[in-house]
Formats: sequence, C-alpha cells, structure tokens
Amino acid sequence: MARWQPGTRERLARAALELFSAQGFEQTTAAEIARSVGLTERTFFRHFADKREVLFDGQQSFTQAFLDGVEAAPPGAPPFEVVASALRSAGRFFDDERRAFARARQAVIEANPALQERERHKRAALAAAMHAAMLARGTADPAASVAAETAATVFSLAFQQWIRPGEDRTLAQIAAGVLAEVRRFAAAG
Amino acid sequence: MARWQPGTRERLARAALELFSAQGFEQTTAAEIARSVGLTERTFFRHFADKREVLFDGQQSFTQAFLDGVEAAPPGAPPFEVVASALRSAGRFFDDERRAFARARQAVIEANPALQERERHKRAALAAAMHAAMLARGTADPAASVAAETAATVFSLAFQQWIRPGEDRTLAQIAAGVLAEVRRFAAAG
DNA sequence: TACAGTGATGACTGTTACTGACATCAGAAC
DNA sequence: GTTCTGATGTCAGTAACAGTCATCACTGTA
Repeated sequence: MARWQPGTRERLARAALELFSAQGFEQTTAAEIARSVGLTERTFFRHFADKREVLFDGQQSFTQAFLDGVEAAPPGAPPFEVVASALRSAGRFFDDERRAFARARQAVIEANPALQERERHKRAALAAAMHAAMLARGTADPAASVAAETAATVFSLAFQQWIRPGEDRTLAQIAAGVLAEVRRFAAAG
Repeated sequence: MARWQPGTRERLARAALELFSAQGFEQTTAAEIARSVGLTERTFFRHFADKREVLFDGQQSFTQAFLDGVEAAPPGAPPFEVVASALRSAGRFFDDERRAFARARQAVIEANPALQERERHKRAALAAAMHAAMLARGTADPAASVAAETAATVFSLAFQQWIRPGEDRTLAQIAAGVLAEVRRFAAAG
C-alpha cells in the first residue's frame, strides 16, 4: 500500500471549503483542515503559501482560458474583439457544472474581507496576464492596458451575476451583455 | 504638559513609511514602529486594524474627491461625463505636492505582494463608492457598475503613470488621456 | 475645590499563521 | 540490495493580532 494517499492538494482544498462553509473562515484553523484529512499543519503550508490560498487553487488554468481566447482571435483584430474572444473562451471554461461549486465558494469569500482581498489580487493577476498577451500580439501600451483591464472588469461583473441565485444564463451570454454595456457607456456623452 | 503627544496616527504612519523604506515591510515589526515613536505595539493595533493599513490611511478623503466630482456633474449628464468629472476632481486632489510622497509610498508597496493586495482592495472600495453614487444619481445598474469600474480602472492606470519617474503631467491630464483611450477601445471593432 | 467620569495608553496573556531545520521512510532507480 | 528521492512528521521559534485590566492626565460638574 502506498505510503501517502494521492491528491493531497485536492483533498485539502475540498476539506477547507467544507469547513469554511460550515463554521467560517476565521473559525477554522489550518491545523484543523490538515487534521481532517489525516495530515499535519506543516504539510498544509507546504501545499499552500497561506491559509487563504487554499480557496484559490487552479487559478492558472482559468487564466489560460482567457489567453486561449486571445490567441483564437484573428491577427489584426481590434482589441475590443480580442477581449470579446477571451471572454467567450472563459465562458466556456465556467460551464454549468461549475456553477454550484462557484456559488458555495463565493459565499465563503463574501463573508470574509481578507478573502475578498485575495480575490481582487487574482483579478489583477488576470489583468496582468491579459496585458502581456495584448502586448505580445502587437497592441501598444495605453490600449493594451485598457483592453486587459476591461477584460478583467467585464469578467468580474459577469461572474458576480452568473452566480446570483436564480440566474441561469451562461457566463458567456452575461459577459457579452456587459461588454455591450461598456460600448454604450463609451459611446454616450 | 499633555499626557500624550497629539497626532498619534500621523506619527505612526510617518514612522512606518520611513522604516519600511529603509529596511522593508516584512523586516519591520509593528512593535518596532511603535517603539520608534515612544508607543507600544498594542497602541499601534488600536489605531490600525493591521500592519498593512498604516500605509493606507486617509483613503476616505481621497474617495470623497471622486464623489465630489460626481456631484459636480450636471444632472442628466451621461455616465461617461460623470466619470470624467470625478476623475478631474481626483486629479485636483493629487496635486504636485503629493507626488513625491506618493512615489515613496508606491515604492514600498511595489516591493511587497501583501501590500499590493491591500491596494487592490482600496481600489475596489473606490469602485463600490462610485457605484453607490451612480445609483443614487439615477443611473441604472448595469451601466452604474460599468461606470464605477471604469472610473476606478482609469484612475489606477493614470496614477501608475503619474508617479513614474520623469512624468510631469498632472494626474488630471493623464487620466483624461486614458479615458479617451477607453473611448477608442470601445469604438473600434 | 473636590471628585467622579473619560479616553488613550501600558502591561500582560494567549492564539494562530507561518517558517526553518532535521528526521523518517516507502518506493523508484540503479 | 543499496542508494536516492520526495512527501511527510516533529519540534522550536517569530510575529501578527486580540482580550482584559490597570493607569492616569484631563474634563465636566457640584
């Protein structure tokens, strides 16, 4: 028999979400999460840089969805279209199976300011990745920044709506609507 | 003679910036900051919710500058114009006297991810305040969110540029340029 | 002028997030 | 079969915070 059970990170992350949901983020210690899956606190911190990070695993695969969407846009497409393509790709990543999980996770995050802070940081990391991708594709810098930040903003607003109770449109549909709203905003006045 | 010196918060904040600049954020303990102005660690944490917060004091007066700008916009003005007005008002708040201080502060923040996280959180708080102001002024919700987030984004990008070495345009000038870029972004494609 | 509040602070104690160093030991590689 | 590797356990330590109670210059009131 194997010395250690596989999938340590995943087991820790799952246990953490359960405990946070049941008794709150601050009321749950890292040692408690680790014990609940038969590990020690030290091992927890070997897998996650800090206690908050356990809720934000798998960030890079989701960022990758945006970058794939950027790459899928035809060369020479205007930044607005590139952002739209990135958002469609992200919309495909967050399919309907993820929605229930996302809701549970978001409930925990919304109950704790420190977790909201970490979420903004992840949003900023997404914007930075998009920025680099826009630059790499030849878009110059004031425009590249605006495009990247707009992508992150539209995603953020659309995601909030996507997990709202009763909402059943896809993330891609909602994001397209928000992006259209950006266009209206800039056109008027 | 008074029992305590006045301006405790300000003395702590000033000492903190100096120590962080000289030896780094993580290398400076809260107890050290407090001792350097003749106080105890416990008193430090009575004035600031956490160690990072000492660098983000006076946030609400700066948010107020945005809200003043919103109020200054004529009733019925389109959201884009309201945002432009808010950015002009913020530009007046960050006058040239503040630039050197802002640069020193930003150097500390950019050297530490935890401080960057807090800064994003402040940006989000600004967006939330702008959002509430837009709603109060009668702008409905998808548009209000987009306007608020755009204001925060444009300010953020403009501020970064404003403190760049060698930059000597005013913040208002830079922000106006970034806002024009947003319009170009949304118009093309 | 006496005297009871008030409020900022100090002193003390405790919890927990995190870190460094070293030991352990099943399985893979040779 | 020996050596190596890598994930883990153990132990000790630092520093960020929080709760609680005492202190004491100042303020208002009688």
